[in-house]
Amino acid sequence: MTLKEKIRILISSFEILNKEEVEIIVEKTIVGKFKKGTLLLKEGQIPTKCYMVVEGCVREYLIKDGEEKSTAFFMEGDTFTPHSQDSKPSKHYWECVEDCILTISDSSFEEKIRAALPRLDAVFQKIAIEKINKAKEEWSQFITSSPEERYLNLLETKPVLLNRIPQHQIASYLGMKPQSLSRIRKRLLSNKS
Amino acid sequence: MTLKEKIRILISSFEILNKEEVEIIVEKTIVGKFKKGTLLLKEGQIPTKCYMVVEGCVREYLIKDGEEKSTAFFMEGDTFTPHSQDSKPSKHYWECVEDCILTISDSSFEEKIRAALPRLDAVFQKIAIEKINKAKEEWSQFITSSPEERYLNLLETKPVLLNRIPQHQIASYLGMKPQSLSRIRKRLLSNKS
DNA sequence: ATACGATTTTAACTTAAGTGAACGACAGGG
DNA sequence: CCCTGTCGTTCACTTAAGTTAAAATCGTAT
Repeated sequence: MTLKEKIRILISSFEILNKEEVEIIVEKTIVGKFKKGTLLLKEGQIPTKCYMVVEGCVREYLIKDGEEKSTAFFMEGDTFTPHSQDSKPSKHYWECVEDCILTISDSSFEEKIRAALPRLDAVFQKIAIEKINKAKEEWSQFITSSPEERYLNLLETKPVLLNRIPQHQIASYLGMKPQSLSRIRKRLLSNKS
Repeated sequence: MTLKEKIRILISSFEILNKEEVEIIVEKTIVGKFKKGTLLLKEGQIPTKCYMVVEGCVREYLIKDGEEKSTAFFMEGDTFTPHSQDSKPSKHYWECVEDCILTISDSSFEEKIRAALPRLDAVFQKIAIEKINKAKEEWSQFITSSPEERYLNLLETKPVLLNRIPQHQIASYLGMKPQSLSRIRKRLLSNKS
């Protein structure tokens, strides 16, 4: 499958644009390729670009108590945008944990698209609402679970993460120490039999 | 201060509408008064209305393992909307934990406003982005903290909650048992001296 | 004022995660 | 090829939260 076909499928999956509208975006889309380990954004920088993952995986993290704490993982089809619309320096890092192909958008790109596709804001709004709902869902899940339950939930909802991401990054994403995750995995394995 | 003045101030605080636009909304706004204990939404119901708190406080919670788990508190100026745009039954309850005055919006109200104020979607978008950013911030905070740190953080960021909401609801909001919250408070008091 | 239920606190005990350290496996660079 | 640093696991020990139960406190309605 060509890159353009992949992007077409991912943008279509937003399920709000018709074929012609999808094509407008696909044709103008700017694509970037990044090596594993690339930092797209560092703490203190002012983020201006929005991305969508076409291939690969991007980890979002911050440094607290001298340790990296992973706060999100973005994979094929996921979009991620600056957190502060008013150009505040970021508290987060964005790191490619695999070789990545990403679409890149900034305000001048947005303007170009908007000229041909006035409905663009409706698209953003739909994505935003979905993100809010997903965040709400994850929050409810997280707050009502023990570390062990959170691991089991991840196993159910995003099993692919566990095969692509190092354990210690998963551990911090689940709000626990790597040793605890290792212990939980061991406990679950022995109880399963 | 009259009700209308309060609403004008709250809507102005979104900082995106000019005076005339604010007035369009204020004039058409529907207000509801609800007694403490009123359930605006029950689990399984399909939510259709959006609210903004003018006075009072609304608690969002869900039932898990037979217990109420608070997932959010909405206070003066906060807006809250259905989580699923596609009319799925709600997993959450909305309960007035105080006597409340709320503005009420539904799709027919939105249409009426939109006719006079085409920029309405931009307002929604700004609110949505702010909600996403706040959620992200809270997520980062929550995931990297122990229960005790979460309590201390709440004390810093939303001290007013602690004076208006019963401890056991705060406890579930912080992802712990009421006994643990009580213990933490005691520990902090004795260590402070 | 009293009685009741709900809320908060306290306590003893259990369980699970944090801590610090050590070990083996592994990968990449010299 | 070995050296080195990272990663995952394991262990012993500490710490804090969960559990269960009971007592104390508070508010409200009768």
